[in-house]
Amino acid sequence: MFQPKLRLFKRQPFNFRTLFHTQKSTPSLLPPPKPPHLSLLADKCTSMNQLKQIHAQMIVSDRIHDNYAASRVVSFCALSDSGNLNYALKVFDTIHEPNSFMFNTMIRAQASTSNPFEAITLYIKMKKLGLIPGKHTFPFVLKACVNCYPLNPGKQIHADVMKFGLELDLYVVNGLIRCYCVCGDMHAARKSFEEVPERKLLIWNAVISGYAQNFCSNEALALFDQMLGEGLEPSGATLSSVLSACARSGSLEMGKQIHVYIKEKGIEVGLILGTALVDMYAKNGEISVARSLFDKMLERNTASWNAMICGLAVHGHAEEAFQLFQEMMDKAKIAPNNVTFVGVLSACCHAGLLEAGRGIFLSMERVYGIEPKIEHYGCMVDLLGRGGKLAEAEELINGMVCEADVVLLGALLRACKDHGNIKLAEKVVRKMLHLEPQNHGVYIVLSNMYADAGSWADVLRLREEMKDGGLKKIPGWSSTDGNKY
DNA sequence: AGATATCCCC
Repeated sequence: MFQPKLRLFKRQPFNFRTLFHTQKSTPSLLPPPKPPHLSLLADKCTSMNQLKQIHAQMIVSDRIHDNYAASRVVSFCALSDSGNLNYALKVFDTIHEPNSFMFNTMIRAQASTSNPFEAITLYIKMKKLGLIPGKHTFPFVLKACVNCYPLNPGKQIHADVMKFGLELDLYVVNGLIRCYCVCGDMHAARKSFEEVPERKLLIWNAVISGYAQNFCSNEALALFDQMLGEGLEPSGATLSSVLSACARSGSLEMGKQIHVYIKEKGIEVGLILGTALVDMYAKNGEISVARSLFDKMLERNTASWNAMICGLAVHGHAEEAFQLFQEMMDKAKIAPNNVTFVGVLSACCHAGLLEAGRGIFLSMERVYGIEPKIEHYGCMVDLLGRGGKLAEAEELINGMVCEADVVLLGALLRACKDHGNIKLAEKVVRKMLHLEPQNHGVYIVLSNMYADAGSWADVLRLREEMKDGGLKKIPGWSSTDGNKY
């Protein structure tokens, strides 16, 4: 006997026409229209609900064993905005012999999730099955490597790229460069860059942004110059990176020229480019230009507000920085992040607002749920130090979960100098030299403090010890307790 | 079936 359920289903398939607004069927005399190809329908889905119906049809009609049909389902679930990665994974697991197209799709989808290592696992599985990774595999595997930071399997993948002869593919090289940039290996990044025979904009952008993000402003600017020399037109992405390099290196003239270029070329100043411009002007002293550009921005995110607030802070405009901070939360409804608090706290430092700073520091965690990082402690130490509250500053450092760094200790040392606290300074210098044995600057500070106090014997002793190459004889120092503070 | 950018303590 036949299967009644299936017959029923066949006689009355679910209504594709209402789903996809295809033409109404011509009445009676003509043969009934063929149902559209299921795999093609999978591409036209707009929701998981629709896709599940198609998937069901595929299972019922046995087409799910056709790799092409299955891959359409996997593609939709894995990549579409209205898809569902877990569903894709389930379907993928049922496929007996997935082809490289499916692996590429899954790797691409997994690369941008919170679990990018899964993409690399899939890549390894793919190779084990004897499938050949190609130019649609590596860009996504490398993207996964970038997102896996600080874990960095990029070098191994690079070896595979060479093995499969894809080291000249633009998108693959782009991935390699980005991999090396995130882990700060600009030497390797540069090498990959130099080996590309025909450098398209994409490649320039990757390496310029890499230099900018690794604080190598001069290299970024030099490459930008070289790029223009070769007749390439920079994009908004290029200019954002270059402006960031201008901001950090104090290249106001170059920044202004870029601004003019943007206007002349009619390049759209959106969120990111706008923020980069504001930051560039703010860091280069043109705070009012920065402010008027900021006010004209149509869209602003946390980074935009941060750039403006931090800019006001370093220029000593604490009141305006606070106002903006309030406006950001109350009117714009943009959530502050840890960088915002660096800005607000440094506004307190530059204006000497001890009480306000204390309150903001406490509110960070209690009200906004942002755990203070070393930068915030740094601001507080600076603020307390300037106010002469050295004991409180030391107590704050001792209570930190993270290790004190030289920047933070440097702020404390300067406070010791300002308030003539030699005992604490000796302690701090010891710690700093433990972190940075060749930091000669701290000897000078301590020596000057001894001199200010008239302790000439100590000045001479210190001088002798500097010649010996170590501060072993500073009071309280012994080589065995160097690890302790 | 491909990617890229902005904000952070002395």
